[in-house]
Amino acid sequence: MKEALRTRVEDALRALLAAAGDHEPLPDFAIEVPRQKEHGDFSCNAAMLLAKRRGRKPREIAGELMDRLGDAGGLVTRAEVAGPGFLNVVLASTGWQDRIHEILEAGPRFGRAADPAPGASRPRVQVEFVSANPTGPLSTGHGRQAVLGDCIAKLLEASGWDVTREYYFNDGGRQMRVLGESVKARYLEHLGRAAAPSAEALADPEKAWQDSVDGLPVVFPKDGYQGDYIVDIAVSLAEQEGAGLVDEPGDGRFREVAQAVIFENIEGTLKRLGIHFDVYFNERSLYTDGKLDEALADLRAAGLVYDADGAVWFKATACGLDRDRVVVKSTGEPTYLMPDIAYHREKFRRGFDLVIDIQGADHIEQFPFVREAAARLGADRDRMELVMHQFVTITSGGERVKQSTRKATFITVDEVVDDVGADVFRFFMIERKRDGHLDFDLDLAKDKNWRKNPAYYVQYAHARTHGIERKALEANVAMPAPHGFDATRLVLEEEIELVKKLVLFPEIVARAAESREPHHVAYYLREVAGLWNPYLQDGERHRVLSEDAALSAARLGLALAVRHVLASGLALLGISAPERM
RNA sequence: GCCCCGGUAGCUCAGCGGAUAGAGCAGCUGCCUUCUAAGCAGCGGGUCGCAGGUUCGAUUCCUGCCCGGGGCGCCA
Repeated sequence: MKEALRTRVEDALRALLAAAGDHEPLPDFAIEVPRQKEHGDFSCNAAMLLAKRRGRKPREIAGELMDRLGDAGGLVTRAEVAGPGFLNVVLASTGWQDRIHEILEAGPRFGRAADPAPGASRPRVQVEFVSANPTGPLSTGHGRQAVLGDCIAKLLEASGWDVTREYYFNDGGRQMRVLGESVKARYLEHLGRAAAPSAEALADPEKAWQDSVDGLPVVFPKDGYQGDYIVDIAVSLAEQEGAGLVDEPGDGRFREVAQAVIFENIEGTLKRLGIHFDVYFNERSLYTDGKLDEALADLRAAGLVYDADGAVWFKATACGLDRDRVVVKSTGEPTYLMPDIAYHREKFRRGFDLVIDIQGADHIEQFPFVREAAARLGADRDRMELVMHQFVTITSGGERVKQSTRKATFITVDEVVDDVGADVFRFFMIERKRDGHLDFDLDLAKDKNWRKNPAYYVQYAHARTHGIERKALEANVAMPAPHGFDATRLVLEEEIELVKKLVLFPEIVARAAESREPHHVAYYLREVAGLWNPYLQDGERHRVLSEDAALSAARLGLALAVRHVLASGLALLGISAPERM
């Protein structure tokens, strides 16, 4: 409809310009839904863009445009020149009412891209997210990234992409060694062979560490992982194996067991959130299959690395970046950067048309180095995209909780999901735009009083469409087929408003997908629910089920359209759409 | 010092270069008690951090500054 109007406006503009002997291209004008409904259904700014070029007043041009547009082939019932030179247009109300049939016909597919033509394949995109190393349970910060990445993946799927969700992790290296040592220390403490460091020491390892307490050695590493889950793993090891592991090094069995237990925990958490990864990519495979050495050799052959201070450096300054970076330490061990470069090159070798990395704000500085190096190895710079998100700050009892992977003040996704459920968790995490800090009020989230919760508000709006259907069945009224009712019976202003809002859904989805900003969908759903719930509330004015069978059918059609949009939107956010609550 | 992200109503936040900047919550006033419920109408509340610039038009784009958060390692 918008497109049809645009075509008409373009024709009118061309005629207008031609009459003035102007054959320059048309300006890049907009046809948009005005903020205020007094300004009509659509508003066009073309006249203002042409004012200077034509040397005429914008309102004058808008007037001529209005005359030339006429009724745009029956589309327009009223038009007016307004403000500085807008052309505002009101469509025939049947233009809106008829759209309900389209929505019902598309059903759950409304708002999603059409299937590719037979024989054509979908473009392939890889979305890499979470990618937490198995050193502990997922934090709420990880949780935000998990939900964000999954929603972006769903939006891309809805936009016609073939999506691979990928999790990149490293279960080797220093982090994991420290993890093993931490578990071992707790194991020895449990067996009475070592002492735990004091709370004071744990709070400030540099200043308050003691080598022994009460005659027992403190073996807990100074930068060790302090969470209770470490103790749990150590205790269960002690229960299973007794003192048999006393001489086992920390990066032996302790590390293996800790990693297995923690990874299982992470996968369980993701599963609770409804998130499934297609590929878990282990960084170590890049070493074993030679991809890392190959990438390094190719960088060297391209003259992009050099040796200095016993280390190997990536010549990033030659790629326009501000400093060079070490890729192989003087110990001979690569930094995290080198495998990351090899990994990103592999992504393209695996045939993805687009590669998206979702990263927290603390990692964004690294991306340009990875991208430049991978690009020099044949990856396509323009098809490597970074989607950044800010942190989650947790507020509890009016105070901000400082989160640290190693400290005990750590709040996990599981804890929050235990209290609020996956649906509410996802809604809270996706509701706000990703480049701002997300202030997660734990008290509010934990509050069992669900009255004010936007997730429930939207879900309930959906459930009510089923409630009405149940009522209709009781009254032996069948739900209408997509074209099986007269939509022109929907004449009330609030009904037309609702249809107008529903019709916007495909645009919202497209915009959210393109900008990688799922929060637009969440806001939109709140708006739909914010029209639908009050509509149902006012049963005096517009009861769906009434004596007037034709009117009831039309309103049931509206209810179905609302249902499709809410269900589809909730699905894009990975939130359930219950039939009753 | 350099880089990234924010700064919009009391609070949490939306806002696609457009017109009189919005929502939810909180507050106040009146109604409603439901096709299961979170409802409706209204009121109050704003130098869109500050200053320039571009533009017919800037909360939106650009520059500088202020405030807040984060990052600047041969950690990941």
